[in-house]
Amino acid sequence: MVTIKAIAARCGCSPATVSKALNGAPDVGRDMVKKIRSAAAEMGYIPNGAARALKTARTYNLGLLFQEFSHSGLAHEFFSLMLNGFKSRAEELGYDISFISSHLEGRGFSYVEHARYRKFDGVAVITVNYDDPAVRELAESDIPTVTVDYEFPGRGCVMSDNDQGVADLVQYVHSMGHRRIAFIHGEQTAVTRTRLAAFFRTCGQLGVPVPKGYVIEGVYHDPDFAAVATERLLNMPEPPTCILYPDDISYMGGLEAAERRGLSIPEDVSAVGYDGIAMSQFLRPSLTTMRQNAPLMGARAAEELSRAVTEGRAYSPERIVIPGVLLAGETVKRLK
Amino acid sequence: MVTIKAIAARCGCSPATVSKALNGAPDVGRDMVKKIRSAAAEMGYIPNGAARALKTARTYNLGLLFQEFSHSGLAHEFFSLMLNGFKSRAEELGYDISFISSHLEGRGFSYVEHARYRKFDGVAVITVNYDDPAVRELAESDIPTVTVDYEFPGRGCVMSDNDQGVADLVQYVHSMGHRRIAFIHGEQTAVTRTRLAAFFRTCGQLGVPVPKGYVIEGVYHDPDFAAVATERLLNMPEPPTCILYPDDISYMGGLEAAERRGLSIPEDVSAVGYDGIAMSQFLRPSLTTMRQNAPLMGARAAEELSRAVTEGRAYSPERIVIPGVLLAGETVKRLK
DNA sequence: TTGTATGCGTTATCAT
DNA sequence: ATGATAACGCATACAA
Repeated sequence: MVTIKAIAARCGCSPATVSKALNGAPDVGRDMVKKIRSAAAEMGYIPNGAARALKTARTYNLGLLFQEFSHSGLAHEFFSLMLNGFKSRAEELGYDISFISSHLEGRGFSYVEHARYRKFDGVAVITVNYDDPAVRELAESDIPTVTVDYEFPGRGCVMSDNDQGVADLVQYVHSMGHRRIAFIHGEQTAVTRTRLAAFFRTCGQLGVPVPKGYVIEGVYHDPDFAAVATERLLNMPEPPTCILYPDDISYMGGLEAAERRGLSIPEDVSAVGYDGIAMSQFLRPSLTTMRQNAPLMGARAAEELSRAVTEGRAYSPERIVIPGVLLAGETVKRLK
Repeated sequence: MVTIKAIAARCGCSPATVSKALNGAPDVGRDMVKKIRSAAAEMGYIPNGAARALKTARTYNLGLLFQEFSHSGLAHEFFSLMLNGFKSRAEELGYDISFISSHLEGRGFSYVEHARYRKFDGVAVITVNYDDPAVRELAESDIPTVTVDYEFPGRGCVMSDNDQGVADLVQYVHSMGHRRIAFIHGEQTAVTRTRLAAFFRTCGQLGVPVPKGYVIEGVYHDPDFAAVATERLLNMPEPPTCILYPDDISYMGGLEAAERRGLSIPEDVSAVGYDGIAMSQFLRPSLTTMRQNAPLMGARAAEELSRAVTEGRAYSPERIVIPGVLLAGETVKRLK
């Protein structure tokens, strides 16, 4: 392996000078720099990240806690796209990204311990499971942290505008003439609570009553559960005319349930998804849904984290809200 | 930050002894070990990965070159699932995983350079673009490497059984009575070549002629292109009765094209996808396709790479083939 | 402008 | 069983 010392020997100077020359220090002679640079290139010198990290306490490496919690092996497009956005932007900004896990070299490690072991410059958390104590511990440590779709006091975060998203959907459905709107929502998370509040608030504002049984707690990304919930709704004496699903995948379960009982969407019952996955627009009828801007969310998270890292003590956290866009498909029927 | 030295001071012994005790060396006294261990725990000691890497030349960190090349911002479920599988298994095996990119700390870096800089124990390549010289350079370096869906001489790899996959599909379509089978395939890659060969071979074995114009080179994951290609096929004087698409997403474009001209699948024309993404089974008609076992592919890649790393010079590369499974949906009509 | 010296935190070798 | 010492590769404060 070619080291700084080897270059020094070759150039007849000291390692210190080589280091400076390679790092663009101002106090090295013009031609010495040239000589060193070309020697380094010729010899195929690659700096040693570990050595540098040890010395400088900077790694240019960001930790990413990424948990999909995908039921039944489904990949979650929303998370994949966020990952992509985060990765691309972080790389542009000069950072590497490594996954944070809870085991390393055999021993068990908490997330923070892992992050410390690797000396990540900062950490991004992209998950749903912010109640996990290990996650909280990480976010509340002294390591620069950015979260997605959850807010920790004093930390930067990127939020999908779930409030506006649900409000928009409800308003749209209302504008299409619906007055009996049901809401199947995901398990209790911060996102879910936001969406629920928006649902009740908007219904209230529009004077739309929410009968008992119209709001059902389900599970994200679980078509089977959605099917069951849909059954339950359609069995009611006064069934809804429109059902909001927790996500586009869940909608598929609802669709199946409706078809099983000979009902068609949107003729007999209307439906709305959430996420706006690519497939939603290829479906027939195409799905009315809220497209979350996942790639942008990931990218902004990278930027915010970079800011947290470089600004250090002077960093003041921002709460970045990314709006979604309503995709008006064909699954909501216009009622007379 | 609490170091090994601090523990030594607290325990009244030397750093060397602490290191040994913590690493389970046999030559440390029973109670000394206990004393050190508990002190370390109490003080919240976390080893410094950089220091350790510097000393031992082992990082327990795997590099992952992961390129989706997703057109139009589509997430590619196949790749996402592979990533998941790789990540989970690698973590179980005690490794961290970091993405390999081409820029770090501002400067440009080739993939190998990046890998050397980070001193990855090994490297996995999950991409389509094996013609990229930078990718080749990485795979041909002295760093333990495993590739997916591409084989480098002397290196381990995990292959989806594209040959059998296409053969199975053609045979199935044939068994359903089809004799005019068209094949829209993706851009020229190793995978594509394998699939093409399997297509021609199987058609030959079955005595199914492949008229000029029935095989069209397209683009993976591009519904628009698939639509155009479908048009072209359906405009032929003797159009095919069944069309094989390069993937499930492309099928959606074909479906649209067919519908636009008033044809329905499978009544007027049959169709087959590839990948077996989750959505394919929710579609109506449900898609006949070849499910690739992406999670397993990723997991096996991690295992093979781990083997390459730990066995060192004694490692003999394996070529692991993962079969797919035919999902017989409703898009292939039985011909009289 | 260049070089010397020191230390980052750890492990490994060799004495004791 | 324990410790002193050196070294991994690099960057920096300071001396020359």
